[in-house]
Amino acid sequence: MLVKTDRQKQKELTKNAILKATEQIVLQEGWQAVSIRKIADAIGYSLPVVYNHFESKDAIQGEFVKQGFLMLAMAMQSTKEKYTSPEEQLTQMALSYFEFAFSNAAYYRMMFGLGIPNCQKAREITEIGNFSCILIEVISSLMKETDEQRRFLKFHTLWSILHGLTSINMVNLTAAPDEMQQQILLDAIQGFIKNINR
Amino acid sequence: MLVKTDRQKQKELTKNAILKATEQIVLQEGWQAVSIRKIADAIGYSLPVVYNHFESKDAIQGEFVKQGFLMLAMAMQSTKEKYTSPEEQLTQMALSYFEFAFSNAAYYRMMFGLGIPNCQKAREITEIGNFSCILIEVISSLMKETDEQRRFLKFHTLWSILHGLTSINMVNLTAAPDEMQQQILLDAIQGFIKNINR
DNA sequence: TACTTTTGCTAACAGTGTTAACCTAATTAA
DNA sequence: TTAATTAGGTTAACACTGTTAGCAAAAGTA
Repeated sequence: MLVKTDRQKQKELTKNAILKATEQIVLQEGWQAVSIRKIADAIGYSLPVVYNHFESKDAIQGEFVKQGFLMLAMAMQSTKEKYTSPEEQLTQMALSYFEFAFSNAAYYRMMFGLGIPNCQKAREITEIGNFSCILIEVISSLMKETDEQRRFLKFHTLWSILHGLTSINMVNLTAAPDEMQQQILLDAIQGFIKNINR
Repeated sequence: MLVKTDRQKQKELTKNAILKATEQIVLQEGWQAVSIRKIADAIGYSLPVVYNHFESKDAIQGEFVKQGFLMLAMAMQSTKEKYTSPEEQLTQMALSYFEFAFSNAAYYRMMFGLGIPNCQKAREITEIGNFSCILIEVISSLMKETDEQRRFLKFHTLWSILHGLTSINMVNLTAAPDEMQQQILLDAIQGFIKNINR
């Protein structure tokens, strides 16, 4: 049976409607504001209909994670095609990655499980400043330059490397073998140190 | 009034009891399993008592984020004191950061708002592989070496840098000025490229 | 026409964070 | 010592959440 029956068509239609309705809520209020009842309301059906198309709320989120990675991959690909030298490609793709993450913040948050709760009051936490100081101190001792801003920049870079490695391993997306992990970390740090004075 | 009255002592005691009870739940089942009712049960009081000590559930989480950063800072400091050369200090501190994050995963997750939902089924998402391929391709063209494993290592490093910069900016902990952000990104990428062949 | 399957509904279950109303026991003021 | 105030604790409820069971009507099939 290659032809889609009316039923199958209808099923796909409402499934798309669910995803579209969900997206609207996600973009406007974030994933934490999404509820099955809101989705049901938006598509004009009662609550359990949603469960005919998705096994659970997590399954819906999964669909968005998938979509998110698809969009990210597409963005990277199209950026790559605009340049020829690998250096330029890589640099532009990095910018493109950022562009994607921030102009599709809702997606990116779902992809990596970033919550919003801390964001608001995070800046007020003095302990972070404490932590920052320690790192900046070490970095400073490695730098010839004394420019405050460049030190802060390097600190930010280092922290990002550390946090990036950590969280990507934690979400366990790439499933790198355990022995490799330390090597990756050391590799990144060595690169950072080598490059600390331009 | 410098002397603490019995009432103040009692208040501090139950506040600590709340935090300790919460920690136990967090360590055993993760933050998502924490509920005010569970906490109340654990400390042997009724539900609203918790609200006499913490304004909201978020406030409790905030306390743990604070604690987490304190622990992290302490770990870094003590590692630093064990070494003399800045290179060694930095390398060891990076290892120490990792050590902290994974042996205190529950804390680290709360600090950066990493959720668990995707972790389980994330590996099955083929879109991630798709995304990975694109990056690995570019990296390969920059590398003299053809070793598969080293390419994967470099890819992992790059992704971590990107994600780290992104998520730390997203949670907006350091509040770096906007113009600086791009500079930080370019700085990190330049370092990565320079170091791609050891 | 009779039977089966699908589709959608209402209602309920077991939770969640949060708050209002109240009662009792301890502290303070008269 | 007695009266007024305040703090600590309670139960009960509100407005939600994800999820599921049971049932009625519509659609497709024989």
